[in-house]
Amino acid sequence: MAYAVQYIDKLRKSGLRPTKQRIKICEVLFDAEKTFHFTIKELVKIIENQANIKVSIATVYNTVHAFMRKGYIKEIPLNASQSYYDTNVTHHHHFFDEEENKLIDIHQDDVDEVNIKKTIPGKKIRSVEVIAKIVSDNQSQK
Amino acid sequence: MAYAVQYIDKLRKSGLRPTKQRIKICEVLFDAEKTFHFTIKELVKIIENQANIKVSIATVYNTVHAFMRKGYIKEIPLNASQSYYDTNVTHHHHFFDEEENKLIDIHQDDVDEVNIKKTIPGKKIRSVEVIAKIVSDNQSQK
DNA sequence: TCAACAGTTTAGAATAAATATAATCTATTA
DNA sequence: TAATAGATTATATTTATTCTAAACTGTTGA
Repeated sequence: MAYAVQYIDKLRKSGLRPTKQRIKICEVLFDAEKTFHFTIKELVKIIENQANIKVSIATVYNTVHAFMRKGYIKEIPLNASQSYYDTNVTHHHHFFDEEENKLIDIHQDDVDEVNIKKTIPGKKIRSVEVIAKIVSDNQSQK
Repeated sequence: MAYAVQYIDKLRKSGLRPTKQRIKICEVLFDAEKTFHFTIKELVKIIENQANIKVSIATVYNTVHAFMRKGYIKEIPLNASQSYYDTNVTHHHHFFDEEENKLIDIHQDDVDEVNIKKTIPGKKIRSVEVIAKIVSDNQSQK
């Protein structure tokens, strides 16, 4: 319960009133010891398992999108059937295992800073993401 | 018509029989002076406008996916409602203008080589993509 | 050349993520 | 605490993508 004030703050800053449902969503997203990746469906399932309150999919979508706009979570660029989100908003990148449909963090120290020399007039860069797709290495047969 | 033999070759290598519809798809994808970005919907529309033959969406999906598997085109990682594809399979990256929903190429010379130090046992990297999201720069008001 | 068949095309149905709707409920504040 | 602006929810809608099955066609071998 000690964290509730932080959640209320995050919600208010996102332009949302603190409600039971939204605070529950915060508990799952921001109270974990570790950051994590999730889809909306997975998030709904986690809440269902943990909570004694019901949260509709619409509310989860709305809340996640508000946090996205505010930068509290970010979307991972992937052409998957569902959108993947990340509670780790620090600068880092991802492997995507295409065979297991699994995301793996790449710490920023493991990638040289991506420095883009090209600029677009009137535009600024809001985010830079590296996504490296990996597959089984069958070279090892040699 | 001089290019038809190339298209037949590409189709055969992709495990597809050369048919009227598929050759038309090749003409649009591979005969342009420039490479380009497209969605399935856009590709269907281009074919409709240019061709005297009808191609169903299902055929376009199947053919595009076969070319993808073969590496003749690639998918651009974006969390958009539709998938974006690129006929430029050389090493390069993208800006995505979130306000105009538009993709802009970044030549590889404009980005330092992305060197990932982390490795996953038994896996190899199949592709590395950089996607930089851009928005209007309102700093200029200062 | 042509019959036979494996592969192809297509319209339409099915699926599923994401968004919209509108009735009911709740946090806020005066 | 009453009024109301905003929130929640079940449900409907939208839309990209995939599936299906019937009709069609390129290929092969005789």
